[in-house]
Amino acid sequence: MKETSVADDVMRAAVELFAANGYANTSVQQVVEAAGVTKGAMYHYFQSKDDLLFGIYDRMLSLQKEHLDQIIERGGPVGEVLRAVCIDVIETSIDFLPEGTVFFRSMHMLAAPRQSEVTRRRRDYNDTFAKLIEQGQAEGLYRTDIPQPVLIANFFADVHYLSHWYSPEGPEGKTLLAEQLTDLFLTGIDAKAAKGGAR
Amino acid sequence: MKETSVADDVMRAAVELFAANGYANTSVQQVVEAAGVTKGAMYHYFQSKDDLLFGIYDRMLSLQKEHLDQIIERGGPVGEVLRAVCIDVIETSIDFLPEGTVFFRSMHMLAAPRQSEVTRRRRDYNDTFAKLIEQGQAEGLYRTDIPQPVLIANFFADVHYLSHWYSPEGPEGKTLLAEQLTDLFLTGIDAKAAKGGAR
DNA sequence: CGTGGCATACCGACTGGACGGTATGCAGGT
DNA sequence: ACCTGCATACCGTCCAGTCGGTATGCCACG
Repeated sequence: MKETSVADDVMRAAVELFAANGYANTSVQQVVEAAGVTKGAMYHYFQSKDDLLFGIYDRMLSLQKEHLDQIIERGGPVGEVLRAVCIDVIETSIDFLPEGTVFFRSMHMLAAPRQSEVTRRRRDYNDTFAKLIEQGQAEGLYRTDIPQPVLIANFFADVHYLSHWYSPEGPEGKTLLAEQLTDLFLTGIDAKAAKGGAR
Repeated sequence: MKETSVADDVMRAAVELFAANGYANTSVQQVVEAAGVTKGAMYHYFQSKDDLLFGIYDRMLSLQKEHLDQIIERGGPVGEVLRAVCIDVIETSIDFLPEGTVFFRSMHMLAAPRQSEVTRRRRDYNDTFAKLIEQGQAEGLYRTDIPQPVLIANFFADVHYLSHWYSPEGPEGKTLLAEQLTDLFLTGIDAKAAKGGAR
């Protein structure tokens, strides 16, 4: 049942190196050396360097989508579902911090068709998320004075940005942080928050 | 008073191409062709490809820092100063959307010493911003139940994320958007928002 | 049991081409 | 005569991907 440790080792090494030095600055040679295998072995399991990159994306996207579907299937009040989704995506993003770094930094290095597949799958996630917000708005939970795409961007911005500042060695625990960021987001979009503040 | 159109044209072309195809995927040859000059001309004004990249960063960082200083110097209640700063940084980020794309995507391609200079200047901005938040907290304006770095990250995440979703051709006007995002942020960090929401 | 046929897994030297950077040259202004 | 501003040809390096080859295991067949 072991996915031939070689392929696995290569992927692990690739994520680390890509995250640390960037995709373009990392040679296939470096990856295989770090993984303790040879170029021949690597090209036996992967078609190209591009393949390696896509593998990283594929794993992350599958995992997150899976989580999302599970949470929604579990059902419950929209407010709680949305909260659970937010917390989950932040937590998994923290678990996959290097992948996230690579993700946002190097997506444009992917060959065009794969790039659009990634985009498609991200849009999928986004749309499902949007439906939750919409439902919440219909129930009067969330404000409607700000366009939905802005509300959504406001959340994914946090997720995206994690890999730019969060350090697992820092003082913030991942669960607590997930709750705090979710709280900030939900407070911001709360219906009764509309149009307050100075000016 | 003209910064020798050549250097200017090159920079403009570079930003566009770097934003569209990435720094690593753009050859110096492509840049000079797009700019309508020759390689020799370019290397007459820039020391390296790296230099080109740093030029982009330098311009952006200088501009934003300048704005920040001006707004703070103007004085006024913390709440209004902070609001003005937020709106400004969002607006300038929209004005320099391609620069932003390049910025976050390719910072790691910079030579190490320059990378740390960029980091230093960003930290500078960050610290000044942090002081505003702190002052606001001292005045009881902003919540203190969430660590300051998280509050700050929550804002810069939005700024950062702009280049990933905002399109100037879209329905959102830049000024309005800046106000909406600022509003979402300020609502989230408002003192009387602490610990609300479902669950 | 052994032998031949075949597939999978892996090795590592090599190549072809791209690309950053440079060397050289030249025109025109002072 | 010399310097600035630029053009063009060229060089050295690096690197993704290839390719001929080997080792190992498996199955069939006599």
